[in-house]
Amino acid sequence: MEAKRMTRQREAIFAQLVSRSDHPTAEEIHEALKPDWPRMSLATVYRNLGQLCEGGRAQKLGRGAADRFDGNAAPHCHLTCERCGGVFDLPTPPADTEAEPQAAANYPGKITGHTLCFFGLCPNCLNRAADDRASDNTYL
Amino acid sequence: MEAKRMTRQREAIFAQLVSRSDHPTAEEIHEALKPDWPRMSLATVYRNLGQLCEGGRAQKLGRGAADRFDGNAAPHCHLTCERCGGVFDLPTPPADTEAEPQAAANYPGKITGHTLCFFGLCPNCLNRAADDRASDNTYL
DNA sequence: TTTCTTATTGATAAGTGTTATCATTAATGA
DNA sequence: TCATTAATGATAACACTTATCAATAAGAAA
Repeated sequence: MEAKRMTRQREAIFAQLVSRSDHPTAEEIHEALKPDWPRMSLATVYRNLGQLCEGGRAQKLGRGAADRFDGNAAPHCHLTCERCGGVFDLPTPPADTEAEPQAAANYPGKITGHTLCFFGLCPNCLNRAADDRASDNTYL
Repeated sequence: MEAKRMTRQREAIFAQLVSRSDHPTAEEIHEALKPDWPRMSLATVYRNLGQLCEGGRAQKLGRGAADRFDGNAAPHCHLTCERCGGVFDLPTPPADTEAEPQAAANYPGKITGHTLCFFGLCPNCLNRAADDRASDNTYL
């Protein structure tokens, strides 16, 4: 790929995404653009959304692939490893009692709870990363 | 459905889920049980995981359905509405500077960031809920 | 224990969301 | 204007999850 090209479709998709505040799905954007773009493919919407996220002009909300399950039903914090994609328990940090009241302060909806979602490297991947650096011969 | 029945499969699935701390996917559990349960269907795993979550003996981690996108790439907080499933912006509460250090304290991995995920009712659904109560004739 | 009822299973089709393929189109630079 | 090739539209392929259905087996009753 040589250089990005600004296409009318890309503009339309980005404009649509920025113009609304409901964090639409690809399907919803595709549907919204149908009147003006009856021939736009859903694949084009996915492609451009992905590219906008890559370029830092948008962000994707939500998980990666398959659902994961936890035999411990009590609420506790998890770390999602950015390298292996695994999900791991974290020693629960003290409940942040200020987050909810602060978030609810000027919000006309109702907030019933929140979760802290951490991301980083799990112990295994952290060690592997160290190993990789140790055996890195790029500069030899 | 009259009453829950305790099947060997259900026991095995729950035991497997509790015995491990890597928050496996349905597929991973299915695979792990294959030696002892070569004929167990993947559908049975999904069914029982769902039932365990319903019964409060397990929890599902991750999103609901389709990916959602945000035209604002800056990190900010979101509320997921438990009624309509929509995702909405929240006025960003002050960064919780203690959460990460505290979580990282005794964790042998590396924590690079975290997100606050709120859930509750969006303004629309909150109003609808009030309307529903107003027109509730269950006790008339 | 045996019988009966029906929740649950295994097998698989169907459904949903996303990505890959590929011939055609059109955005950029020469 | 022309040549190059990124991007498109159409659709197949894919991954994950749920629904369908005949066969099985758990639990209650006889």
